[in-house]
Amino acid sequence: MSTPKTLDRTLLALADPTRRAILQRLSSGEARVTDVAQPFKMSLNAVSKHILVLERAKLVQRRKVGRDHFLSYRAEPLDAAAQWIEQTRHFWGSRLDALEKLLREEDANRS
Amino acid sequence: MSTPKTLDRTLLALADPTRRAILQRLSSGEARVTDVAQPFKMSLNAVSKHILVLERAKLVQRRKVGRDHFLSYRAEPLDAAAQWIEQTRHFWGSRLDALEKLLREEDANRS
DNA sequence: GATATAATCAACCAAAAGGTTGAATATATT
DNA sequence: AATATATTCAACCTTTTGGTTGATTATATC
Repeated sequence: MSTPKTLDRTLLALADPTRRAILQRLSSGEARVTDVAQPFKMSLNAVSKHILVLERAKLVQRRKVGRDHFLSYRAEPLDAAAQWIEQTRHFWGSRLDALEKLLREEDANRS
Repeated sequence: MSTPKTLDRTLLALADPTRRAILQRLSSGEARVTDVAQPFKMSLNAVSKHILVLERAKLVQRRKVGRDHFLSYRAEPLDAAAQWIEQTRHFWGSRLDALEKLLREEDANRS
């Protein structure tokens, strides 16, 4: 499971196309900060900040080798987020069929 | 599927405990703005803003009846987000086993 | 018609997000 | 030792976020 704050960090980190692209890049293996930044139009510093956000969310891990920082993708937070979403979908979506839900709403409106 | 911007809005909307609590409340049926706001310590206006964020993400739908605005939970964006995450997990996580991934990384480091 | 209720709008504020540039730090290379 | 490279740190800027309070709009109720 994931605490609310952890979930916040994970979802927030994923709610940005640049950061998702970075993760995608890392999903096929380790890369240095400069390499990760290369495809983007923004500055290296901007990418460095995005990486920090991903690190805070534990979606990215850093391994320093000399002046190079090797970044790698960690799947656990995504797993946790998926678990939360699936669980949520189950409880909010499928548990009630359409009729049941309708009845509940009518009941609520009556009060 | 969901466009990047749609996904951004969905994930951003979900990345806040207040908004998740609002959705949870609505998952058991329609409710008016005031009713939704009641359990929170913050002002009605603050909650109203959160609802707007959820509406922009299409996670909440509004039905006006007189002066009352009835809010309801819509599952589609969550479904789309879940789909994205599952697909992503599949391609980034499980496709390669540990050995394959290691080999790829060694190859990358060699360059 | 007067008043109460449901909700937004508007202005403001502080903090965070996302970007910039320039300086600093640490490590390699010559 | 001098220089180049990899990266962060620091300061700054603009926009967004998350909250406030006070006014406004629309609808019910007495």
